[in-house]
Amino acid sequence: MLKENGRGIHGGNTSNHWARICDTCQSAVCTVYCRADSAYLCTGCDARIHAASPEALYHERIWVCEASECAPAAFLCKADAASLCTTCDSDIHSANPLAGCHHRVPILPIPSMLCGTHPSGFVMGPTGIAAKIEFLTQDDDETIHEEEDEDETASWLLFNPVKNINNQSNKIGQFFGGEVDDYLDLDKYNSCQDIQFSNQDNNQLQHYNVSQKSYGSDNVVPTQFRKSKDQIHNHSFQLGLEYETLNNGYDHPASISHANPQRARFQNPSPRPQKGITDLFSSPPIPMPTQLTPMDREARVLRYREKKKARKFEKTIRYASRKAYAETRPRVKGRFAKRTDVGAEQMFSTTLIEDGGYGIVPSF
DNA sequence: TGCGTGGCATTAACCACATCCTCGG
DNA sequence: GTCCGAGGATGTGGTTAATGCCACG
Repeated sequence: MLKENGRGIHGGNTSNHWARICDTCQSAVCTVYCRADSAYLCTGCDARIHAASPEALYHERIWVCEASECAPAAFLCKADAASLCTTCDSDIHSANPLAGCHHRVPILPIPSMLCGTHPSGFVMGPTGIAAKIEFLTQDDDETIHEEEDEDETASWLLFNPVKNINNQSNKIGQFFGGEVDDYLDLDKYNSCQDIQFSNQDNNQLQHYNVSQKSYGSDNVVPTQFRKSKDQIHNHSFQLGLEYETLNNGYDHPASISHANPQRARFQNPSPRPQKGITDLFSSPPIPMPTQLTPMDREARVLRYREKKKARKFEKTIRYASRKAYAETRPRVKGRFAKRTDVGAEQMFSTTLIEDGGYGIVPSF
């Protein structure tokens, strides 16, 4: 849990002043990017334009990054329940190893028939009733069987072609030109990042390096931030329909990836689709193995279980000295109290004597 | 089936202050 | 380019109120 002296990580203002405006109406915030039209569109314009002709109906559209709202989303972070562009994804998930363990899956273009469907999984039917649909991601099978370890392990091995036949992983295969699960291991996200950044311009690469460099100093660990329950944002669509994002309670992680805006202001991505993004969707299929030997499979199972065992969502202490101070600091009903308060000095000294774990950090 | 109630679980907010970081000189 | 001081931002943990969820009548 991230708290900033009660100031709030969003500063009480959830509006996104850098959100891209619809290229058509120039008024509403865009929600999708149409690759065929090379245009960012709000939901209303999207529905209007792509319902105009049968050809347009088949235009592939991509959700706009929920963090920057300026670039097409490339990945869905399941931990943060957010669709992110490559820039935001790298910013957020390269900040620290914990964030790097977030499970991200590529986001597919929105099928035309699912217009009005958000990556969170809700789709508006013609009746106006929201219905939950499955993510068109390669690990939806994992989602279904998440509670069962064996099934989850099996989902780790989605290479199983038989299994994939009956789920929508094959759609991923169409999208990425093959079975991609191996590359979605995302262990440290190296493979994907290598691909992306090898195709990105120097500026973006430089930006990425800065993020990497900043890690270990004073960057905030982007854990899962629960949105205040009354702040769960709804998207209103101008289709005469409404749909609600999945009320998972998670907020956009990118807005808080750097707690100190002065030190590390959010790098607003290029308003236009970056080269890396374009390449991600247009590059030739990544060659991937299609068969697993029993040994490979066993190795994958072992590796997966090791990773699962190693999962830790505990709070990360970055400054032991601050922890030591906090633990020895006098409190009143759990709150930090001034040392001049009644009994504070006594509490302070008593704690120091009894607690052998931390000593007083001398101040000079 | 819908509503109200109670119990339990979860989460955000609060506090002080040493430390960290940035920036200007 | 390096150093130094000033000033602002940050992080830290225990408690509690607020809120959500669930079962039950």
